[in-house]
Amino acid sequence: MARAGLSRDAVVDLALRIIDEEGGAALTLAAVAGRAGVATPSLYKHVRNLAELNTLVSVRVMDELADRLREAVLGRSGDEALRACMAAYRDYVTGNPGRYAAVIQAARPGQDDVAKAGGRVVDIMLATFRGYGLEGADALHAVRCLRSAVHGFAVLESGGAFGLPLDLDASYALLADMIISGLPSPARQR
Amino acid sequence: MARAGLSRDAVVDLALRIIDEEGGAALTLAAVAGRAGVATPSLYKHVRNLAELNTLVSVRVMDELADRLREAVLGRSGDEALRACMAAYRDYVTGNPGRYAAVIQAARPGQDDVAKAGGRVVDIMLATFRGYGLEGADALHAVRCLRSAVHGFAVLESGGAFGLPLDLDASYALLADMIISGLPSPARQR
DNA sequence: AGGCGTTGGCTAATGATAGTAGCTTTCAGG
DNA sequence: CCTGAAAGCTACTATCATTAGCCAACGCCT
Repeated sequence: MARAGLSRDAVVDLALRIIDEEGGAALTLAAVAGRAGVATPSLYKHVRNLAELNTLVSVRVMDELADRLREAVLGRSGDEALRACMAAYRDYVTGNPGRYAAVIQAARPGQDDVAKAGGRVVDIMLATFRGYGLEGADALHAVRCLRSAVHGFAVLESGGAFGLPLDLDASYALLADMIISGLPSPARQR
Repeated sequence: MARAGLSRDAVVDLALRIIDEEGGAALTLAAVAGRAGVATPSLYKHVRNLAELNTLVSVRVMDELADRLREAVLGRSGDEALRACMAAYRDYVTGNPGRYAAVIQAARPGQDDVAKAGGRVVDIMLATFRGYGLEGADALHAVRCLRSAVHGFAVLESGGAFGLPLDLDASYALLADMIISGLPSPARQR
């Protein structure tokens, strides 16, 4: 019998395809095995267990997101960079409805899953705030606020929590204004 | 054999106790049945299925949260009310680590779970913004931003995503400043 | 070419879980 | 007391994750 030629990465690819097409809830080892044309236990040759697969998927998604953010802020600075970063974040989440939701769903406290996977995202945000002259603790607080705002909006939007027929772009623009206007600007003043 | 005397509400109570003591992942019909001293299928007399139980739990939690918010803003207005509202939100989430996480985990897009359960929370926030003279679309956009910020922060904090040893209260205070400073204030200006 | 070890895949089996069907018992109200 | 609905129960099915242990394919090295 010819081998399926699976690999750790191939398994994650299949998992992502399932998430995209059927939603995060459909991500099961049986489903992955089905797509791979393989018996379920065979997957354990490539992945420790379902939890690890979830982690791998999360890391992949966060890396993808970080790439988008990096591209977005490239060559920009200040307000422009920040707005571009926020827009890219939302575009990624709404453009890949299942993927971001899967990361959230998979995030179990106690693991540093999210923390590790989100490291690059944090770095990009930090670099963006450096364009405002923010350094040290100020920058870190600002990153926390930005992440909260952007992540919260993304979660609520993709979860359908914003039910009213009111322009979402306008809401998001206001959110960006809030962050920018509330930013400490020590570099300019000192 | 004496009856256990269960009810829809009693089942939800047990579910909440499990969530508090063992985390949201431990919420299973078998676990609830065990605590109730009843066989698993008996629960179906009170609850349609696990999904419905999750919804009921979410509604209960959001109601509880709304109560806290209502108490917090009572007798306050403007910045003071807004800050109190935000503080109460975070206090609830950090004070009940499992509960809020369970709501997030249970939120499946496609259902209006979150939307319905969060209705009272939205109303309270709307009322708070009315203290700034915000009405109509402006107020609704502001509520979306507030929800995003506060929910995002809560999720990230309780998920351990803020790894650095940096004062969380200070970050949250900055978030509040951002929202307040970015608020449109038509009532004062017009 | 041939041998051999690693690796990837398989079958079989276990245990947890959600959910259904259908029977029985309790209990409250007439 | 009787009776019917509500609340339990047992038995059963189906789906998963996960483990154990077997076997075949592939690459490499002579």
